[in-house]
Parts: sequence; structure tokens; C-alpha cells
Amino acid sequence: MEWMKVKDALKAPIGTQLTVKGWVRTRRDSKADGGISFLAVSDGTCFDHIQVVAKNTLDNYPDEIVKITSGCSVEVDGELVESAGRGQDVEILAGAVRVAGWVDNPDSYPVSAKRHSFEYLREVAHLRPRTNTFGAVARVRHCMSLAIHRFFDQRDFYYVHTPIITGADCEGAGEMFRVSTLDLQNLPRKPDGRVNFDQDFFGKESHLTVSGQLNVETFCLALTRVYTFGPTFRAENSNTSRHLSEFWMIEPEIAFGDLSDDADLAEEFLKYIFDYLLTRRADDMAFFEKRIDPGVIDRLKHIIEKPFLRISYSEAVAVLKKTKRKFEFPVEWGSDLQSEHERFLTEEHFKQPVIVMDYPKEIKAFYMRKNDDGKTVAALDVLVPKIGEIIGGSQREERLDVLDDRIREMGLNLDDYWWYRDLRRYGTVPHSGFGLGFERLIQFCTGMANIRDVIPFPRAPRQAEF
RNA sequence: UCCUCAGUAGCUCAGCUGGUAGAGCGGGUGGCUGUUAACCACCAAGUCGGCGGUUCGAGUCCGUCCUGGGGAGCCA
Repeated sequence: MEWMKVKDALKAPIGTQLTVKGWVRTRRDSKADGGISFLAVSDGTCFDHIQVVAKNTLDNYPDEIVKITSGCSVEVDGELVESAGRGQDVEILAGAVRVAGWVDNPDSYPVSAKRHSFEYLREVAHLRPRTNTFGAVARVRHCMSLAIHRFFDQRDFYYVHTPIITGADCEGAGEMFRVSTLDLQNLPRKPDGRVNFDQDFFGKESHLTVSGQLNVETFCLALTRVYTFGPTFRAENSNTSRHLSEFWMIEPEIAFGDLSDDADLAEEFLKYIFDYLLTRRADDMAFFEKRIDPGVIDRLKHIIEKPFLRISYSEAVAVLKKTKRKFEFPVEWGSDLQSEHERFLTEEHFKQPVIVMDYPKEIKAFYMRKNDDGKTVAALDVLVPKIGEIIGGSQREERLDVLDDRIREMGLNLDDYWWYRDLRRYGTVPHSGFGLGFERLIQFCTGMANIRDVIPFPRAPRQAEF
């Protein structure tokens, strides 16, 4: 008999002879006709499980089937039939049920058939994929990854694998994890007492990357349109529902593109991937809508349907200063917009996604292109309801002399950026890009409150068990 | 890192002003039922986060450490 995944079995014609394999969610018994057991079997290929009907005529009924508990793995041969009960359209009338793996101690099975808190499930991260929520999150993550790659592929972007280990301590995007093979108990020293990194694996200090942007720019200025999508690391001791020590980031970069092109790309990107998600994972999204975050589907549709408004930072500040609404943090030209300001703009004032452009140069990174006014840089933030900033991007400074001034202004060392500066010496062009955190994207489109629940194995301060 | 709340059966929690522990779910057994958040009865299960202190006596009070949640900062 053909092994069918549950997602296909649920749609197969009545009468199909098939085998399904998976894990039992629940077993319910009836005494009718001398005994019938109902097994809810899930293989994770879709949100729903399939019901298996096992009758007492099966030879292992009394010895095995009635002892099956949540978590047991089974292989079932049988026929797909119309369900004689309510609650499902089809079910499998079993001809054979083989138990592949028992549950050692059903009394203490960590993900028993009951409600569990997310906090608890984090402690059993190896078993939580078997729950409705984490199965759905895993499928949504996959779907969104695919959507991102398809979006870029269809638009002639090449996927560039930027390095995980970096010797360039450049970006200043927070604390970095050191990569070293030196013996911590016996560090080689220089005469002045400092650690001698000449003897380290790479012959210099090295760290885990905090961004692939600088590297991907090099390929942008050769392949025209590129993107990275990979893990990034921050050693910040920040313990919140929106931060991880290890997370995934998407960073496209376009040559011969200015800030306006960048904004176009960001808007088209978000609309595409959310539409793809709603189309392809309707089952999981219905679950998130019903059980996790009512309203999440409307928020996504809102982004798909509404045009993104574009305003300057200065205009945004003017709007915020004019409103009667009280904020915890004051609004002043020159300081960064707080989350409450961003949400006010997109949720209450404009009631649509907003792209804020041209921020004061003091609050933005050195590589962002200086505008003619001398006060602002060509940066953009895409603001959406519920979370505020979802994307941050900029046009990069392509003029070597201006870039050098900015590096010096920020107190950085020109030599550290020698290869980055070379890009401005050899065939420089205007180029732009943006970045977004993949897990925050998944949080947004599932409504999951804690970022540790949208990545399979979260890494956070004091948390790397699995 | 700071502020704040919490840590009691496998899980979620209750336990008033200190007198040596209880419920629901889950699990087991039996009854009933084409079951599906099933229902009814019974049973098992906890050195009350660790260490120290106050007290005749601490789950309950004090100190400290560990762990987790929420918020802040930082940011993606």
C-alpha cells in the first residue's frame, strides 16, 4: 500500500487503500461493537490530523491498540472511508496498526494531550514541534523562507552566502561573539601583557557576524541585484520577547537604485510574501487567527491591499508634534522615533503602512548616503501596525570622500574599512538595500508574542540547552 | 544590565493573619458511549526552586543565589 502523507490522505478519494505514518495525538475508545478505538494521527505535513478507526477485530487490539497513548508513533494500513462520526469528513478504517515506538512513561510524557504554556514548552524544545502551535510555526517559517527566495529569484536577485565568521569588526551593530581557538586557561601574551591574537586561528581577532550587509554590497557591485538570508549574532545581554542572540536576517541590495527604488522594493516585497503566506498556509493561518491572535489575517491583508504612504522624517516629526495625543517619550527633531510614535503614525494617524525617509544623520549608520541638506541621510523605515518598524534600509554612500568623512566623524578607523572603501574607488554606483529580521517577521505574521517561540531552538542569554 | 512579578503533583494553579498539603487537566483501573475539550467512579503521584536564618513549629516570615514571565534600555 502506498504511504501517503496526512495532507494528501485527507484529500484522497474515498476507497483509497493507503498507509499513513505519524504520531498519535489522542486515543479515544468506544465500547460499541465490542470495542473501537479512535486514534488522532498527525505527521505534521499539514495542520490537521487524520482519524484512524481501529476495531477489536485487529489481532493486536487488546494487547497493543488500547494501550496506545499520546506520543506513540504508528504505521496504519487501511482504507479511506467517509466518517461515520461527526467532526471529520473522512477517516481511515484500519486493516493494521503497527506501533513503531511506545511512550516510556505516559504519566510523565512532557507534551501530553492537554494545554501547555509556551514557557513550559520552551523547556521541552525537542518535543514541542509535536504541538499544534509549534507545528504551525514551523510550516509558516518554511513557507516564508520559500516566499522570500521566490520573490527575489523572480526579480533577478542572486542569493549570496555571506560569511558567518568575520574578521572585520566594522558595523558597530552591538556586542559580538568572539570566535577563537586559543586556550582560555593559558592565553598567549604580548610583551605588554595583551592577548596575542597573532597566534589565534585566523591570526587576528574574529567574531560571529552581526550583519551580512557590507559583504553583500561587494556582490551587489558585480551582480547588480543580490540578497543574503542567513544567521546573525548579537552578544547583547538583552532579555526581551523581541531579541535573540542568534537570529536570521534578510538583506537585499540593489545597484543603480536610489532610496525611492529601495522603498518600492520593500513595499513590493512585503505584499508578495504576505500574500504568498495567506494563499499557501491557510490552514495554519486560520489557527493563528482563532487561537493566537485574532485580527492577524486582517493585518496582513491590510498591508497587501493598502498603498504604503511615504513621508519624510521631518514631516513625521511635524505630525507627531501637532497631535493632541500624549506620548511617554517627547518628540524632537534629531531624536529617533520611539515605537509608540511609529505605531501612532501607522495605526492611528495615517491608518496605512508608512515609509519614513531621510533621517537625521546623527542617529544613523556611517554608510548611509548623505543628503544635499547636509543634515539628513537617505535612510528609510517601513512602519506597520502592531509592531512599528518592520524594515530598515538606506541608500549607501557611494562617494569615497563623503564616506571617509562620515567614518571619521563617527570616530571609526578608515583602515578597518579598506575593502569596503575600495568599492567606492573602483566603479562605484548608487546602490541601496534594506534589512529585516526573519523572526520578527514570523512574529508579525503569526501573532506569536515571544520571539523564542518562532525559532526552533532559541539562543538567548543563558539559554542554549538544545 | 535595570525595574517588577513568579517558582507548590507530569502540566496549570489554589493554599487567609506561620500549626507538617489540595483542585482541574494529564496518567492508571473499572463503567457507559462511533468517540472527538466526552461523561461517571476509584487509584497513584509532591524532601512546596537551592542554601542559610528567625521560630517550639516555615509552603507561608527574613537574607541570598538560581530559574522563568512581563516591562525598560539596545536593537533586527
